Amino acid sequence: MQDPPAETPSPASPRKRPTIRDVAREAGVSYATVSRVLNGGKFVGEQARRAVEEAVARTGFTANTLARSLATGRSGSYVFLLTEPHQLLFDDPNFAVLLRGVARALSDRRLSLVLMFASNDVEREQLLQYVQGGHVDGVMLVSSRPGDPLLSQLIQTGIPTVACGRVLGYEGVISSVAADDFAGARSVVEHLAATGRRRIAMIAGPPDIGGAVDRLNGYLAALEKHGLPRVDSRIVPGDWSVESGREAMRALLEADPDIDAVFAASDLMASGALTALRHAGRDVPADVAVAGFDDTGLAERVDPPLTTVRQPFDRISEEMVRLICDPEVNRSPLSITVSTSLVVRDSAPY
Amino acid sequence: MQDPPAETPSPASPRKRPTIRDVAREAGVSYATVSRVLNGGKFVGEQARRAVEEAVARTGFTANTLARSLATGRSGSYVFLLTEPHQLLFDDPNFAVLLRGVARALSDRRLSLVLMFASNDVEREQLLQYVQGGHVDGVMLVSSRPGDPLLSQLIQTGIPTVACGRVLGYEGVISSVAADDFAGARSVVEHLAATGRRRIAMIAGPPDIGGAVDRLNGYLAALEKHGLPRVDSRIVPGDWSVESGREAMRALLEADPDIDAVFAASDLMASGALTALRHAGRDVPADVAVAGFDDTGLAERVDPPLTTVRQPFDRISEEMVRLICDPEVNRSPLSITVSTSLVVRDSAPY
DNA sequence: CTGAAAGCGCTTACAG
DNA sequence: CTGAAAGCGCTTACAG
Repeated sequence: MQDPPAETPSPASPRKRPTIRDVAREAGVSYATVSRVLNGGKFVGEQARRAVEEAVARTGFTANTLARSLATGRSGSYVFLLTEPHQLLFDDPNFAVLLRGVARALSDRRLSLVLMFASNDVEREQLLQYVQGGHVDGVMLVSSRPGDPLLSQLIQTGIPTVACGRVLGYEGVISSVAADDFAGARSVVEHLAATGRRRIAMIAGPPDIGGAVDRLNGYLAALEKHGLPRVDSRIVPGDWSVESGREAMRALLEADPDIDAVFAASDLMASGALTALRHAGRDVPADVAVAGFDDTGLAERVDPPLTTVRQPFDRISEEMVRLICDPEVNRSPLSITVSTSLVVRDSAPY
Repeated sequence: MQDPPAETPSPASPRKRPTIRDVAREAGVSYATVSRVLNGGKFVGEQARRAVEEAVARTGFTANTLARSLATGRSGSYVFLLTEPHQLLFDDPNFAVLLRGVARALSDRRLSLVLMFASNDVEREQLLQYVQGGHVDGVMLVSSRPGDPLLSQLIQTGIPTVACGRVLGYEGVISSVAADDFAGARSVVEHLAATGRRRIAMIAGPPDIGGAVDRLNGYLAALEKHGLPRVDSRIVPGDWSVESGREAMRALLEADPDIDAVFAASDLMASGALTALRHAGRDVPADVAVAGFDDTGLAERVDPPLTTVRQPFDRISEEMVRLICDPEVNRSPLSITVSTSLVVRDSAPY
């Protein structure tokens, strides 16, 4: 318990906010001039500019963004669209990290973020209406699957769109930014091989997600490079979740008790694998080395901490925002790949 | 890899979207009439209504929300404001669950959610500008602390505001909705006492958060009711995080190795406590029973699953939205408390 | 029930 | 450099 703050402010009386005309009157200029200084002050005399600036300060004027949007035709808002089942938002830190990064990148540009979910028909319809309503200037797609009907509908509206992660089958249609999944996966699997592991299994991601496919290919490339055989029973898909990682690990151990390493396509699945290994009485990393992908914070908190591939989420967010704000985007889709880095921890040490 | 979808739609030509005037022309009525049917169709003849509806369908018209907002003075957007350090958003599932609930409740009303962070001065200033810019109709505060300067600035703008959780010292000033923290905490601690635990410790939340204070008081009330002494060394505060729970548990065991139960004010802290207990070689629940608070999903996934107090996040979100949309809110702040329920699992069984 | 008109608060050619 | 005016796409009294 504690005392109330010294002076709890009371709500301001709902008196009308000053408009551009009030400022103009104060400054003794036309409101067109006020608008000009508001928009960069080009073509405005020094005196007038100063007068307006003072008037703005005096009146406490701040522009009504709605009116500005209507006049300019751009809203300054972008939607961050989640299409995964909600469950995942709560469990997968990647989304939160990405969301935070995008919010910051947008905010730096004085743009705003509208959060929307589209996991059923009603929500999809609402999103479309919203987009058509001219409320936003673009949409950022997170983990979309090629089968999603929303994708083509969105494209048809003509709204600028950028996806996080390559969308299979839409490579030339939707701009995207992604980590270098292939190279990242390859490097961590090479690390496993280089530290003496010979029977390296993989817990893959969903096969219809571009990033998952790339990580799988990176794994295969590393095996090949080190002359290790590809054994199909050592590859089991998961759905990114902890639970699926645990299940997959169980299946893996059953199919081939001799595996000495496992690469999971996400830290979440890797942490599930850790649990399964513990329950099976295998020591990590002595018996089985474990590596993940993402490095969002979870990786260093599990026991033992995970060797993993760090996705540069800051860069990814920044690039997504840069792309979506770029008028060119809608004319010719662009794909940006940012590089990852290997982070070695106890689950698969040197 | 898979084949591209049959017909990848190409972006629509950026031809101008139809306006209300286009529809009017199509329907052979004035655009005022179109507006009327758009807004409920009251005071409109049957024929005219039908003609407009057909014209709308034919032209594919969808109202420009910006223009509507400018005319009506309401934007239909609400900000969901996160003021906690970012770290927490990523780790604490409560935020994600709440965010999802609020997004849904807003979407049901065809309202939209703008996500903003305010953890430093720049972001705070931007938020204020945004609010002043008339861009939103209200703000929902999540886990605000009374010391936050933003609070009074926000109130001064006169914007409707509702907090999730009582804000200490602002009870009569900011509307809020919260779980019944006191009763929830009391019930779970009574459960511990009823199952024979006598030396019950508590890992409390931050003392400047209303909910944390209430949970502490609930704990104390339960002790008193069961004739158990209050022992100050058995109460250690955390900051909601897993890490703080682990630390607190360690400190608790050191101060009093005999404790046979611990109630943590959040599941996150309870899970940290679980780890500390395991490392200390204590069996849960045989040696020490553990209970948490929240029940967002984490609780049933840790080992052993946590006995906890379930917060009805759906109801909380729904009520927050209901409040924020209610024009009365700004006139007379309202506090809503929703009841919790006890969920018994293995960490503190019957 | 319906139309003509004013207005929401800005921006931006268009003339000076 | 600056003002008067038209326009962004709606809503909503105000007359009929």
